[in-house]
Amino acid sequence: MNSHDRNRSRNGAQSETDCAVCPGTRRCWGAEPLSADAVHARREPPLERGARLLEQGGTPAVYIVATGCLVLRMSLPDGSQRVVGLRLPGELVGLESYARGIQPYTAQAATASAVCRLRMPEPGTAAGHGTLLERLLLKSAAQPERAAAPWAGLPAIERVAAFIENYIERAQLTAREERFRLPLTRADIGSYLGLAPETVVRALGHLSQTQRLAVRGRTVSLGGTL
Amino acid sequence: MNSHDRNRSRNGAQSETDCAVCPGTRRCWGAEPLSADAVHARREPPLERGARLLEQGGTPAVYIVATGCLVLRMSLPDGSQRVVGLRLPGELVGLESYARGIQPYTAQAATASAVCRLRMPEPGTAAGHGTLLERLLLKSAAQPERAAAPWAGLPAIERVAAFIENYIERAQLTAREERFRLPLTRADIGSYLGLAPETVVRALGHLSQTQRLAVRGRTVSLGGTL
DNA sequence: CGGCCACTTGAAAACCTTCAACCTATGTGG
DNA sequence: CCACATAGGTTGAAGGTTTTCAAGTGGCCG
Repeated sequence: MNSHDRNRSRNGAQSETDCAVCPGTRRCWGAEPLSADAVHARREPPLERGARLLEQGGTPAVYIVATGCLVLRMSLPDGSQRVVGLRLPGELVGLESYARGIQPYTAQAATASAVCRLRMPEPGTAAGHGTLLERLLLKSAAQPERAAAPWAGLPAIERVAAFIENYIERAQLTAREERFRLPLTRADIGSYLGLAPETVVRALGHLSQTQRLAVRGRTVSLGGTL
Repeated sequence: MNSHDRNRSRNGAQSETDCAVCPGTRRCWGAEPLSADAVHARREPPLERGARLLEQGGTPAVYIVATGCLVLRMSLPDGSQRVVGLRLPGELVGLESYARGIQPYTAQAATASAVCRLRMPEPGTAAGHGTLLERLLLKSAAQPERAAAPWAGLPAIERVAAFIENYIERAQLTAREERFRLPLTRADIGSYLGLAPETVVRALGHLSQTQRLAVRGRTVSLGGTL
């Protein structure tokens, strides 16, 4: 059970590493220290902006975001395409494929990003993987969008405000800043919220004027300051 | 490892039982047989229509629905209340509380229902609970509403159609029928979808006229027949 | 410079909500 | 048994929000 010689981590990008000894372990797994050998992951080559990590319909694979931001897009049966989620550092991508055997959405880097691929147990061979599964379950259950979008039906201004505020809140879990640069276009935000891009523009204008948010271009912060 | 004398299941409602020996194990855990001692649960006293199982803000507890249907409601910070989900047999209720330490929503029986309370490991003591955690993770990841509401922004008719079709699909996983009685009022459906109750009425009328669904009162089925 | 893309703004049209009235089924008390 | 009350459901018309369409701006890159 010596975890030392399992980690060939010095050459970095290609080998599988014990998350417990990764310098960024707190960002991914939180303050509660991870026991040795509980979770193994492999750092993938960095993703440039626009690079695709997952294709809808592709084979199962689960990643955790290390840096950057991924957009999740889904093609609906009627042919239209919608943004269905955003993943920030410490969040999981592709977990659904573990249950369904297929990727339900496409994941694309919204900004330059880095991810680690998790070594998942074959379904049915869970013994000995309790810690990994518990961590994943906790992350998964903590996601706010678990019980349907509570903002559906709210006025556009409230939806946009909730989206931006939630983005800032999540971003602040791994970054100490006040201002953030939105990785999405107004059209993408609209696609996610079910609004026309023009409506997003007008809502942001309104929120900015009423000092609820500070918005200039893609830079946003809470309150009126910026 | 004899699971026999752990099950005092003949007196039914009060004792903890190994899910592997429960007559309804397939309904809850699917066709893949559950190994002995992997998941334990306790059948709770039956819930009458309207009875509350969980209160928003309450202490953590995770249940699986055996029969009936639960509605999940959430009070938003602005004081309004919204329906945020529906749970049918085999689905989990309250899993979010395991991660957050608090119940984010109220769960109320929409029809007479029965649930089993799952024995959850204390967070951090995952060793030996791999199978339970894996099963929960799979269920949790399989939920369709995981990546935000794909119907937001669609016309009202499409939202209502998607809701009814999804309800029928889920209900057919544990019931062999064609027609189902909706456990929700039009106002509740509207609350879930972010629509006014009148709009739900008109959408259902339209779907019925165009033969996409058959609707009479609360009884619904796919196609034009009923 | 020209082209492209994201963003912005204005006006008309479409859609949904709101409000009000009415209907139907169910249950209760006289 | 009926009168009545209640809750859910349905319908019509007015009003408000959002979408759509159209045009124009500004930054970035070949």
